[in-house]
Amino acid sequence: MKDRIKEQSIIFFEKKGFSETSIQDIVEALNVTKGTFYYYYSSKEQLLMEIHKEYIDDLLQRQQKIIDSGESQNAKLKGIIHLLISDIARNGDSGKVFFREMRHLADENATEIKKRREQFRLNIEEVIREGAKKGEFKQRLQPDITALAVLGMTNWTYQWFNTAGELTADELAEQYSSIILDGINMRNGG
Amino acid sequence: MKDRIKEQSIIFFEKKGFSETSIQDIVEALNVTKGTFYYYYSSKEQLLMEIHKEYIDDLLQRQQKIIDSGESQNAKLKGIIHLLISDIARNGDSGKVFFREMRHLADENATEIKKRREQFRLNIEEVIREGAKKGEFKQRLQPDITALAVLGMTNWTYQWFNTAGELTADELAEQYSSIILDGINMRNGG
Amino acid sequence: MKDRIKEQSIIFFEKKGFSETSIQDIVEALNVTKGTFYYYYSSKEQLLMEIHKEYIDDLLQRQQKIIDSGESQNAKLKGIIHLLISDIARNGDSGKVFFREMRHLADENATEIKKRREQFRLNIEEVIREGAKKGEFKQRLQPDITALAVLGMTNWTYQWFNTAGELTADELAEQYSSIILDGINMRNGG
Amino acid sequence: MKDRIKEQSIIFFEKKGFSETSIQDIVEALNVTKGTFYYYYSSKEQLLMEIHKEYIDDLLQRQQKIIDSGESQNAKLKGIIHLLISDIARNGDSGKVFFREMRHLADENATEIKKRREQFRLNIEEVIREGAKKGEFKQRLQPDITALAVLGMTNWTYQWFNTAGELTADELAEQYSSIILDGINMRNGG
DNA sequence: AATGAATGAGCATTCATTCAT
DNA sequence: GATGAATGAATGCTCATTCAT
Repeated sequence: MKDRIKEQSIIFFEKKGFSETSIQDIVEALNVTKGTFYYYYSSKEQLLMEIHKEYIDDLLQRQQKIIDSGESQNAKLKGIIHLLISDIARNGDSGKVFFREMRHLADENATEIKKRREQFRLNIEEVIREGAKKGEFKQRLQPDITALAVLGMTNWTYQWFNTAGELTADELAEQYSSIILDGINMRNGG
Repeated sequence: MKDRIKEQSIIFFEKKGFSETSIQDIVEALNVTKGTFYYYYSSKEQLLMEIHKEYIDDLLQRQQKIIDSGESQNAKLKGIIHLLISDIARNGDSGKVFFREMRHLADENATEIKKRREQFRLNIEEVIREGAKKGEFKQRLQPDITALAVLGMTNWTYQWFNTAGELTADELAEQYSSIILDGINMRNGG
Repeated sequence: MKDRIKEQSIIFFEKKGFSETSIQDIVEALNVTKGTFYYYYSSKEQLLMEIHKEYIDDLLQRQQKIIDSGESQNAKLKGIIHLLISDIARNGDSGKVFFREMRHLADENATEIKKRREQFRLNIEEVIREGAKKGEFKQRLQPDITALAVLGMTNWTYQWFNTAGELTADELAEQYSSIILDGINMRNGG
Repeated sequence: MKDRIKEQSIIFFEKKGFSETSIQDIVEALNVTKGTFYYYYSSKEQLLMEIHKEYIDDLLQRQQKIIDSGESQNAKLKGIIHLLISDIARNGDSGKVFFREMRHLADENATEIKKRREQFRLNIEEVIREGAKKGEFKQRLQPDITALAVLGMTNWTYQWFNTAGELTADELAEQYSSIILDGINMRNGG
């Protein structure tokens, strides 16, 4: 039941937004009563928090695997881009809730989630920094800025990407990696 | 007074979110009464709509100037990236409201704003398409995907960029343009 | 202008009801502003009062003519029935407002109007009483009850009578007079 | 509680009118909170609708019993007059609300209630029509007009009848029946 | 484990009225 | 005669949360 509530909530939060979704909406869709909700979650915010934690923890864990893989920094970066895009594609609703509704976490919770999001970002930064040191990436670009560029490009896909279209997540990840790594200029290898 | 209300609203919408900002919040900050608000705006949503229209119309107009400039497609793309970033930097709050709160527009209004946002995107796509045709950009990349990559990277800055930091909007635009155009790979001109 | 406001108000009051009609509705329909309304009327209630006074005074005056006519009580009663029905038919909206919205007059005003409505009723009662004394009407019936029966029957027409139908006000008054005077029983002259 | 709310509402609606009665008024009188009201009724209008339905359904049901009684049409008509008047006398407030506030039902609800009121009227019409056919009533009078005369006369009593006076509902019904059946003219049996 | 009744604070919106110009 | 800006109080309604059962 706890999971059913979470799943139903994610659907509503994605469709209508956190503030616009009432507990009533959620429990009605599950044919239970408000009391049931509060038996499993102490507040609406706690539910949101669990959704966030689940999402970011899963992401961090899979990112770590890539980082520990021992591949080239090029390959690692491609891997992370693929991870993010395929995740948005797969868990569409969770992802949208994750990117849109963090504002509704109370201070303490927000801080906790922010720390992990930060960690995810710093991990990307580290891959880039390492790549620059090893001569794979340009040394002229700032690693923090570059990491934010990668994150922006990929995270933004939650705004428009939908699995029903012709483009697969793999193809999109491929093109995005190409853009990030080699740019769009003709002179860089056509 | 109408403008004062709009300005104050933008500040609140950015800080607390549209749904979380009450008319009471707005009018209290201006030391007027709710009646005054409704004298100038027929609803909370109409106010949001005006904020959106103002923002996107201004952006579209300045984008058009760049497109009509007769420069190379490379330069045009750089110009648009610079436009977006400097705008977010300058009108920070408006931008955040614009990117976050469109969901709260009612159907008809949402459609109108979406059309103009779409137009902005299609204009970028056209610059890229033209660049590919003229041999400036790679022909292998899909213009629509590439346009979305550019938009994602730049729009995402509203999430983190703040003018108080060391980095100027110009520098950021410069680095982002470099990434988009030449990538981060060492082999593309270091 | 004062009269235009009154006319327009009557239309709205009839259509939407007094409480549901805002000053805004009225002045908008006349393309003037609220200030104008308050230049001519000191309050919404005062306007309602004027409508009521005009209606009942006109009715009382015409009733008096019938009473002073020197005809038989039979003829007088028929005349009053005809007066009421033809008036509702002619001034439809005013009549409906008169019958429905008296409740919205403040105490003092309500008392004044009630007194005149009472007068109208007592005048009918007097015609009936006189008719009974002169042997025209049955002495067994209470004049006050009978007067209320006449008033009920006729006033109720404001609920359903409309001039667009086939029935004319004259025909209706004729049938109602017949019912009141001779009843519907076959044995009373078929 | 649901019934307590309804009862209290009827009292207020009668005294102040539907529009002039606020939910606040009702719940304050019951020493509960607004939330409680909305726990039992989804809107103010729904409450009004329930009051209307209860009233007309009860009336229709009792009317049907009279119609099915197998008595003379004369007796049936007298029965219906008695039914209406005694009902207004007994459920005074409900009746007043029923006659005054139908306007505040939304379209769909209004239509439903109108249909039932219409049915009540048509049933009276049918009694009269049948009476005319059987030679009890005059054939010269239109049954629909006559039915409206009966309804007007009786319904109007909600405007003035009060149980505290000397006149009982039975006596009033008796006199009204006499007027309708035999008229007030001396020549019809004094 | 779940329900159902109740709360209380808050919200968008409406509206009659005032008043300086 | 008429306007336009502003008020302030009220209104219907929503909703997260509590709690006895």
